[in-house]
Amino acid sequence: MPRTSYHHGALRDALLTACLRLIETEGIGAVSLRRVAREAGVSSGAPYHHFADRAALLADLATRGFRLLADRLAEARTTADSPTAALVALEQSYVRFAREETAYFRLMFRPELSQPEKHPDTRAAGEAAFGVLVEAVGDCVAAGELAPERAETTVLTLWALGHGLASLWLDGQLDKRGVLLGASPSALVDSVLAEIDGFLSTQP
Amino acid sequence: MPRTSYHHGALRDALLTACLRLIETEGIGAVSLRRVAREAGVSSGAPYHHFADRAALLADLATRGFRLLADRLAEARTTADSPTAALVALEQSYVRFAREETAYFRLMFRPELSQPEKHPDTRAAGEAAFGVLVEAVGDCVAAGELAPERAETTVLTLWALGHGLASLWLDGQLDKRGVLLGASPSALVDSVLAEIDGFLSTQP
DNA sequence: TGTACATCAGTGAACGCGCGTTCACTGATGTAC
DNA sequence: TGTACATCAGTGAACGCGCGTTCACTGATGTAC
Repeated sequence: MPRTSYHHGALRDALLTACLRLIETEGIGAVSLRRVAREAGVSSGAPYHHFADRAALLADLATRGFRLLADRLAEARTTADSPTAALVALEQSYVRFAREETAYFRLMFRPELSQPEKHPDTRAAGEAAFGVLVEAVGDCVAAGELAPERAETTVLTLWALGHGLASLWLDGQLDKRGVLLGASPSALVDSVLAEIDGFLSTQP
Repeated sequence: MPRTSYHHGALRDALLTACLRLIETEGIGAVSLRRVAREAGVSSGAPYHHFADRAALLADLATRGFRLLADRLAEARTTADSPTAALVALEQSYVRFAREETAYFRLMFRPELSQPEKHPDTRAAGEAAFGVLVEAVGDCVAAGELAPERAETTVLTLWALGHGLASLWLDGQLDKRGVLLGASPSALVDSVLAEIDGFLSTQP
């Protein structure tokens, strides 16, 4: 549907949305500023009235992605019954985010595209999301459900596990290995996350 | 050093090596066939005497990467004392591979670049590497060290954990979070992997 | 409410660039006799 | 061992393409009086 007026009115948001949709449907390799502008129905110079350059648009999107993730994680954390249950909920939430917000997730972990060193907001948003996990593990320690000396490794174990599951799934590896693994990706991931409880209660 | 003869003699290997080096130093975004040819000191048309196209070169590299990984994993597996220890060794080996063969690792998990659906060798090599993990977990079950019904989830847990650690490390996330995590990435990863034993012996 | 004018947010043409790939070519190498 | 010839593996120029970015422009909107 062509615009009726000369001015778009909400081009900034339209560009961000178009970029997300493009990543989702054709992959991150298909993203160019020109292409995004075309998808938004606007000339190739138009984005420069809203973003300094290509990287600025991507960095903005990545920031939004990290904030969205942080919100989802924070929500999962507060919903859970116990500190330990919160960790499981966080993991589920992380993987669900990757599945539901594929485009965001893909972009967020491509630092070379969003150049977080040039965009402090992106970096800060990423740290905030990570902070939710750190705090949730802290809760477990405070509640006596986790030995203090295991806090650090638990943070990293959970992050790596969630990130690994999400990455492999998004890359199609879980579907590919279906023959060997037997179950559907979704069921497999659920069973893996269900075993976290046991891992946490281990005292090596 | 300029070639002395008109014929290169080993251009195929030289191109593969140049491509790896390029990924390592400038990232996968810097890889173009022209650039690889330039790095190898050869004209931009030369690669076409050795590879059908750009994707063929990348697929060949990815295949080599998966074979190398499979070798490393198989070696780690046989070196270990017990089936359970083998799983830990496999994890260590996986992460070490990612660190030592960064270029391979990066390429192997970018299916859109190597187009494994068009290159069955790549796919097969990937499956072979994955098979080492599946077999090693099978050994644990056979030795009575792991309940049979936990085999599948254990395979995926270990793969995701190793893959997550490797990915986060390569993307610089572990270095970035150093402030919050306290220890060096290398030490952190070691502690995480050291806890695998405890996880395996859990019977939820 | 109306008018003059500044500012905003588009257009579309243009720039230089590197890309993947092709092709006619040529020098080097291998093979048959 | 020498020669004729086929084949191999390079060159370098050329193709069309899409890219990021700039710029003079113009239509739309907002503001002061």
